Amino acid sequence: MEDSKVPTIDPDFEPQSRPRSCTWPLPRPDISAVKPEGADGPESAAGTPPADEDKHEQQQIALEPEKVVVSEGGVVAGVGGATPRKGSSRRNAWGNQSYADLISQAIENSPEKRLTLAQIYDWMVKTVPYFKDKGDSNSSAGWKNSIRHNLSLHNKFLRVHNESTGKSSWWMLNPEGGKTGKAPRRRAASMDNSSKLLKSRMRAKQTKKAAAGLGSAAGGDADGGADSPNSSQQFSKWGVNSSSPSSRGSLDDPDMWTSFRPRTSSNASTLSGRLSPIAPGQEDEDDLPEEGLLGYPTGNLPPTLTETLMEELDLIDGLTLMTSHQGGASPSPAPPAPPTPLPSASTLLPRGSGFASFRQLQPPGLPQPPPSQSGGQPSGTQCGGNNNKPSNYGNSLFNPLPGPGSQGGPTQYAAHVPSSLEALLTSDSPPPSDVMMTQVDPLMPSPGGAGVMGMGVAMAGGRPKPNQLLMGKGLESHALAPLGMQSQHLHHHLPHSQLTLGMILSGMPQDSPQLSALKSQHTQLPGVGPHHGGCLSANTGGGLPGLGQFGAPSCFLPNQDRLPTDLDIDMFTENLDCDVEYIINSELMDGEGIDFDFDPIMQSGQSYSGPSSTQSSAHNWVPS
DNA sequence: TCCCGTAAACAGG
DNA sequence: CCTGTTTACGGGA
Repeated sequence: MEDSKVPTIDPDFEPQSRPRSCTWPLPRPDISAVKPEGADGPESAAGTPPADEDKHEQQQIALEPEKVVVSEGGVVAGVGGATPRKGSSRRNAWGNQSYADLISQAIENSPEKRLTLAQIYDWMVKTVPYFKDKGDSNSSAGWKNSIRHNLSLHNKFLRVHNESTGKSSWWMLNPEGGKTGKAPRRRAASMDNSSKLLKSRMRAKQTKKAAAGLGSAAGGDADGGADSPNSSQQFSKWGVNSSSPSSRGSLDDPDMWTSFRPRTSSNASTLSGRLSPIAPGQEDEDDLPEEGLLGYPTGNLPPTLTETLMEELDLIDGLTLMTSHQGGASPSPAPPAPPTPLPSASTLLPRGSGFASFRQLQPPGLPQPPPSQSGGQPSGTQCGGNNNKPSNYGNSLFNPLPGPGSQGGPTQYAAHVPSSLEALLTSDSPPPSDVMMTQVDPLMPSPGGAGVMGMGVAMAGGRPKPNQLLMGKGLESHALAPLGMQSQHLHHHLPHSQLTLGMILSGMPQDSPQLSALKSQHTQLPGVGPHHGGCLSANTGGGLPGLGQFGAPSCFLPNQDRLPTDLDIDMFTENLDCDVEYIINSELMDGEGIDFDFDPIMQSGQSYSGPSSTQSSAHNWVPS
């Protein structure tokens, strides 16, 4: 990592002397006055540095042509475009670049395209003259805080859980999401008005956590919503590991949240879950009519829900975008690899903005950072991710479904799965094991909570192709298959459906009345309750053969199949179907058998080695 | 207003 | 103590 690349920053700028902690800006003396003139003088800023910087950025950016551009925002990668700085004096002590830009560069320059916080610091110190001095402990305070702040704040940065020992998370650039400048609307950084609500929400949760930790409403939803909140939670969990299955906990898993969720889309995960069909074309902007898309009646939703939806929407947007991209754009992206394309990196890639949430997954395998896990795929391969970067991600997922199409509409739905997949992919799994997302979810806590969702996918060693990747190449048939089958047949067999649905539902938007109904039933289902538990365990426990993606593994698998039902599920079903199909297809495509092990994280612990059987259990999923 | 940088409170590890 | 997240504030454009 050493700075292989050039710092884009200007070398010119020297470290200005500043008060220790102050990073750059002087305490208060006028910044402007000081800065500009700084030793460097405007010139430097204007002249050199900028130029260089731009180049770099651009180059990088170039890598991802479409993507970047694509984003609606326009701002291109945050970097290049972002730095609008005109040319005159530098804005900051170190130059015109913003922290976000610097961070982006740092990440881009890294071989893997991901860095830990500490590495970012290092990069700064090494690369940016201004920070050279400060690298050390003392001085570092302020600017490091700012770095962290920026990482957390911007959508453009994705945090990927780093399995290596104690290391901190990897930070990557969000291919699509990035654009800081103007992100679509996300509340990312600034929160202003609208965001207030969200915040409120957030806070509420937090507060709760803090306070009691009750899960009660978890989402705050409690309120009326019946379920609204759940969804989000679910995913969150899945993201990482397992989290507690326990019912109450649904909310609780703060960890999960943190981990996987991209700041912006807090709930995004939810989307993925259900994501429905977003029509490819559609992207609404901010507000999508979800209803239309999903088909759910939004109207019913309480305000809270609404918000949730919004968030979800955001995610969706992301998805949508991705999808679009696929379609349209990115044929094949970049062929070559990026400068330092590490395979793994790509693997890791976070995916689209929306997916950010997923990204967390993390690969089990990565030992350390730069890993070159590569193993398998050529750069290109990864690329799927790589190359395209973002787009691909999406693509892979989405496109794929070639034939199967069984149902017409699936495509759209595809999104669902994909998301999951992505997540998986993202994680980049390492070799042997596979990643998976398991989600367990507590959904429905109170009730009987039966709903659980777990998605697990296992990636076989390397993923062959991007597309496959998505699926994780080796999805387990077990899980998937069953599901898939079911799903496909759902119509026919609704039975499981319910469960399935439940599970899914959890991911899905809950509010629809229909859902409610389902839930109800689902709740009632005898089996369910237990299952739920069981399932969870399973998931977490790992190993289970059964569990599959949806967490419901065993449960539904074999058993029940009969439920009468005429639930309204159809609607859902469709969605489900899609997903399932998707999955199935994918699986099928992949063909591989597999076991899944889930473990999202297994890591060191037990090996995931072969047997899913035990191994998983080893984990402790259940935290508590 | 929006974006950015900075400080800081907090929560987990 | 480090990492992350989130608020809040102030300044510049």
